[in-house]
Amino acid sequence: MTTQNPQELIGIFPLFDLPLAIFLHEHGESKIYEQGSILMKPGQFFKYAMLIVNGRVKLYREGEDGEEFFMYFLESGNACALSMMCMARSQTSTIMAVALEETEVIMIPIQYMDTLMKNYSAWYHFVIETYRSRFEELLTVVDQIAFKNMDERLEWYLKRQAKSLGNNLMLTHQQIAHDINSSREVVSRLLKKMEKTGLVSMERNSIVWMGEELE
Amino acid sequence: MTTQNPQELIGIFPLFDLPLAIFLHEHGESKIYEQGSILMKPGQFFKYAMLIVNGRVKLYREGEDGEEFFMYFLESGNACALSMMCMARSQTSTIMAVALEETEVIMIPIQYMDTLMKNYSAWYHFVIETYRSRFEELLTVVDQIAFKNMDERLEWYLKRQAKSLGNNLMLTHQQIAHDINSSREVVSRLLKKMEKTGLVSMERNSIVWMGEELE
DNA sequence: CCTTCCGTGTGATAAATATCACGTTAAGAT
DNA sequence: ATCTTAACGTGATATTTATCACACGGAAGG
Repeated sequence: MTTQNPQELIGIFPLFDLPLAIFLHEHGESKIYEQGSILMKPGQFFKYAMLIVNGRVKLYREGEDGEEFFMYFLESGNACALSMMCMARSQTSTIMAVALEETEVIMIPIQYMDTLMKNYSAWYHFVIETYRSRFEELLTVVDQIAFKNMDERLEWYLKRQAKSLGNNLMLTHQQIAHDINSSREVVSRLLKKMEKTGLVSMERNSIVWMGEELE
Repeated sequence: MTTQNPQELIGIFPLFDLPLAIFLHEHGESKIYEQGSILMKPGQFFKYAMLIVNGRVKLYREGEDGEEFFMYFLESGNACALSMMCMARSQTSTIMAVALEETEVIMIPIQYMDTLMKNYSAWYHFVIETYRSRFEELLTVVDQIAFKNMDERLEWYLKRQAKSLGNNLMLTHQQIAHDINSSREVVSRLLKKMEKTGLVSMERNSIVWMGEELE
């Protein structure tokens, strides 16, 4: 039973129709993740599809030596594509998902997957749209790291962060370096340059993005 | 109407069941792509989901300045995840797909998508498995370019090629350089090193992979 | 047989990025 | 107020990768 009623669910997930919302309201379970808690980590099995009701989740890849690499955010109205895909085979994840804020999630046990797919066309539209958007986002990530230099990648990173978190970013240079798999010094120097061209303004522990918005 | 009968389709696509195979046999269209022809290019709209019957397709990302970056192969029994996803919105692709050999493809017009999803559970299992495997493959690609140096990336590239194309690879250093977005000289030097450690042996226009298999 | 071209080998150099070392500054703790 | 610590700045240096220049040799075509 979710804390939201069917109508509220439709408000959050616009692709839902009423029958689907009623079903998910009944069979889904709401769960709150505190800020900083881990929704998913490498090697973990999936028992639920996860839909984000509110809050924000950061997904990142972990390298073998503990490196990190930011992939994307999940926000209100999104679903975790990984949780849905792996479900289909109860595969293990290779990705970390951490709640950036207190985040409310609807957990849908995998055993409902088949009936949802079969009987609720709104569900498979939702699933496919979820896959599509994540796949596309992943493609843009590949683009960046395959073709772009650090300065452009940093700019793009900040743009994406600003889009999700607002223009005032509470990030240290070190955190950014982690996310783009670079080093603090490099990030500092690049940010300095960007400050000179007016793209950002910096204070201790925060950066204000002053460039154009993403999209 | 496909050239394969339903039973043959099941042989190629093991996740199909008989009703689905019959439906696709009836409503799909077979099409042959000659070696080197383009199945899909950036900016193109999708009217069909594409299933590979036989042959081999190379998918790669194109950068803004004409760079290329190899992503993965599609082979007999695979489907093009992109064609299925974009269909859901008739989106434009951002990826190139080229037939490496003469390749036979089944084209399924997008208007059948809904009824397939609704009435053929084997179809959505197939679709989800397609997404899952491509998504995972894309994740391993991100891994490589985010965390690994050229030597490891080249090794991994050759492993993947060998897995699909056999250990005797008809590739020039220049082609490889394109695929991993590096330069010929770098590839030449790294291959030389790998030859010394017995990982590959080289001849003009071809490389024999002698390392371990992928997976 | 000779020429041309493509694939390859390799040194020298440049550019991008990472790493090291150390200094400065600001916020919070005692 | 002073101390401590985390964040940031910056030069020097190392490493990785790209680029440039050119040489060599075999294959293909005339």
